[in-house]
Amino acid sequence: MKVTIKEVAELAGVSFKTVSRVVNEEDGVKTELRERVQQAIKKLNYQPNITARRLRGKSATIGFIYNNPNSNYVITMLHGILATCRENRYELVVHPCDSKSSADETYDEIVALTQRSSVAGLVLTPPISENFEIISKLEKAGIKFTRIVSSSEPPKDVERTIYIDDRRAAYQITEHLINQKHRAISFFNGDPEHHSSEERLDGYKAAMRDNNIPIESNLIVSGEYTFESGMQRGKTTLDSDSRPTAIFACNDEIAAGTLFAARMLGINVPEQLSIVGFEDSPFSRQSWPSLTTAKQPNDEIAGHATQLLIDLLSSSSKPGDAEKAHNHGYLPEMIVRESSLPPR
Amino acid sequence: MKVTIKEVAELAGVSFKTVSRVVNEEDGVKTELRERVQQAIKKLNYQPNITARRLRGKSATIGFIYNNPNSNYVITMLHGILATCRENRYELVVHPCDSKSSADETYDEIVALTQRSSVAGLVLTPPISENFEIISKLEKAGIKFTRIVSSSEPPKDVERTIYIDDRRAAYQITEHLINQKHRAISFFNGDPEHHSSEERLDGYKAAMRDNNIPIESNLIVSGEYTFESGMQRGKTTLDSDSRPTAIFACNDEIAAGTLFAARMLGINVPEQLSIVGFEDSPFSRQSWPSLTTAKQPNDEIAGHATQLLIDLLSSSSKPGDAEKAHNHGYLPEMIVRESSLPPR
DNA sequence: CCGGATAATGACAACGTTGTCATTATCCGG
DNA sequence: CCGGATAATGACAACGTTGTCATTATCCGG
Repeated sequence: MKVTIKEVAELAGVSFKTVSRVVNEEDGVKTELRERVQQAIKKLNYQPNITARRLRGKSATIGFIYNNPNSNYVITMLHGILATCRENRYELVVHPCDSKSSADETYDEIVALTQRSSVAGLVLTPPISENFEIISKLEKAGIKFTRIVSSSEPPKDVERTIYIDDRRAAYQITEHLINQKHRAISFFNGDPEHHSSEERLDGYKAAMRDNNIPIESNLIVSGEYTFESGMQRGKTTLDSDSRPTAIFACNDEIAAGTLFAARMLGINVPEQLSIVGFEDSPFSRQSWPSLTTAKQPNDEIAGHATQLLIDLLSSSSKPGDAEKAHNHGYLPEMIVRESSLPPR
Repeated sequence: MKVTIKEVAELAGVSFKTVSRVVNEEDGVKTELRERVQQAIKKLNYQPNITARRLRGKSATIGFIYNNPNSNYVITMLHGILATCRENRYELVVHPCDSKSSADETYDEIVALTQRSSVAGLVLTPPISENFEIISKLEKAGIKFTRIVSSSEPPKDVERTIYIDDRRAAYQITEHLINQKHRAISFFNGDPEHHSSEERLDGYKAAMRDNNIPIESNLIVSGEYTFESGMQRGKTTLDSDSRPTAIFACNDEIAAGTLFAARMLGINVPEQLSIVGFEDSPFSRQSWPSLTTAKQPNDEIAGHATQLLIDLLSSSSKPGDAEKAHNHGYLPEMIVRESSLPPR
């Protein structure tokens, strides 16, 4: 049923160790034998058994831990990770954590996973990746990981961190609204435990400041990264004579909720109100009007984080090969669509 | 670092085989020894090594194969599967296939995966689960699986199949439109390789027939399960004096595209046109107007399919324990929202 | 063409577990 | 109390691979 290295060896007329050498691309195998083995591999459709390798200590399994309820975000990340795993012949174990869990609980869950499944390393995404308590405990426990975070500058552990410059992208989006002559621009924030909330808010503030626009305290409205939270804030913020002319929603979900609220109140978007989001989710493309937003290449970012982890894992066996970390920063790209227009 | 069975054996003063017996709850171990071993296990915090077990053929790993680009669908399924895996202490390997691949290519990929990762069984979702060629080849190859399909009645292999009665749900949705006095109801179909397309179409046709409404041939428009396909069909279908008063979109993505097209043409939904979808995706709740649709409890369905697989895998070792298969059918539930109103 | 060096190949143990069979301990009837 | 039956325990092989070391083939300088 299952083709093993020994059957390949027999067909090729060599010892199974030689087959192992060919499979692992070790050198010191004569061209003739190598070719014979490769043919046998092809003919029998041989696939190395990952389990046996794992038992020998060659764990090629990484874990993807997340506690983010945004399914579009997660699946895009997942696909980027899986693609890189496949290229490198790594296996992936997926583990969603409850977003309501405490840092301690989440940490324990992660440790249990790594032990049970002999996971060699982890890819961490926000907000877990930005939780200092969890990160430092993992570090102390000697668990390898790379992480994706929101940061406008390289973090201290940049060699294992991909950082996304939400701040600058948010600055650009805010400036786009300001250039359209908006002045009363409200900011609907995301979950406080996501670093991106703070970064995007900072970008918004900086753009307002640089353009000498005072920020009334009631313009900044805190909440969560959800449709419901956007809708609620939209209802209260927009149901007022002194309502803003534009709303910068911290992500597309919030923007969707805000848009919904505007419609409930009979406010036309974008004629009477501009709304911008962040994420380039499918909704932002499919809604009416389509949303001005910032595009994060999440699959690419996740793939990069995965590759980084794999490099890190293999360089720990043969050191000196560590990555330069020059290019771990990403800048989300503003995409102007139909939901933002100059105020009338 | 990692505690093995031998260390437990040494501490307990028994052979490692006895520890194995205790761990696996085999009988024929004296109470006294058993207790000593259990104490040693506790003291050392011993965890059986999944990899070694897997190598011995005790695979507790199942595979989730899909080639469906709908991320909301996939992640909901994934969560249902993962939850059941965790309850049963199974591991999950996730494998997305290219939706453009041929049946042969997909089959080869699946076989490669099962060999590489020593997967004990698979959970298959549409359209792979409905591809007769793939299914029968897997069967022939002795690969265990359960599948989720669209079918209005129990399929032949019901003992390993969860079936969703899309037909009946589509009948109900169509009837809802008919009860609202719609007569010119157009049907925007999904991908032909998804059985659900045909089933939902059949439900639509049956409802029309039972209400003595003739189906003009141009009312049924084929296409794909995508936003773009919905938008294109919307543009051509709606840009006509004799346009329908309602459109039954085969899923929410198509409905979203159709809604977009209607807006481009200045047609008000639901006042001038009713649009209904299928799936209860987040979009259907968040769009304006929100979409009348049919809710499929995909996480529950996926969890059920997973449990079924696990039962199947364990009953194959001790037979006679097979499941009765009485309750493998699901009926999507119609949810009436704002996008459907009687025509003016 | 010989012999030492090096390159190529192979034999075997090991990873941590479970299955098979052998060995030892215990039981029980006469 | 003996001996055969059965229960309890253990020794060892095996899963499919990689690492270590030994063996064999090839090369190359004199």
